[in-house]
Amino acid sequence: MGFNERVWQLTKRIPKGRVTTYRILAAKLRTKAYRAVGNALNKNPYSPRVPCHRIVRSDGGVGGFARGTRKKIEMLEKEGIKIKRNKIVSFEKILYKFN
DNA sequence: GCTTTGACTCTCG
DNA sequence: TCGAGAGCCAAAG
Repeated sequence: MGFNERVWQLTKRIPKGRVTTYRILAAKLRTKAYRAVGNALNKNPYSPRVPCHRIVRSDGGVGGFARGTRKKIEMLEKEGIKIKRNKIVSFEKILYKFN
């Protein structure tokens, strides 16, 4: 199993209405390649099956999205997550840390 | 096969 | 508050 697949595996575990960060994902993979995590999600081939929109920046910012940041925000809000000026509201409340 | 780029993050000033 | 620099890894050129 390659690096990318491990990223996608973890991403699939994020519950609806929650988010996690690139940093946490990388930590779970025992690596500091935060950028590589983003790179993997960017070209995620399992689009609907892997909720890549639930990954955000460590500072609570929305980050990027293959089909536009706007789209990402829409999807998140549809799950009950509120976003203000590209920032997650109550970020720490809904942050999923894989316990 | 080396260089650049990127949905990143941390530390300094 | 903000930007530059460094660190890290995978993919594309």
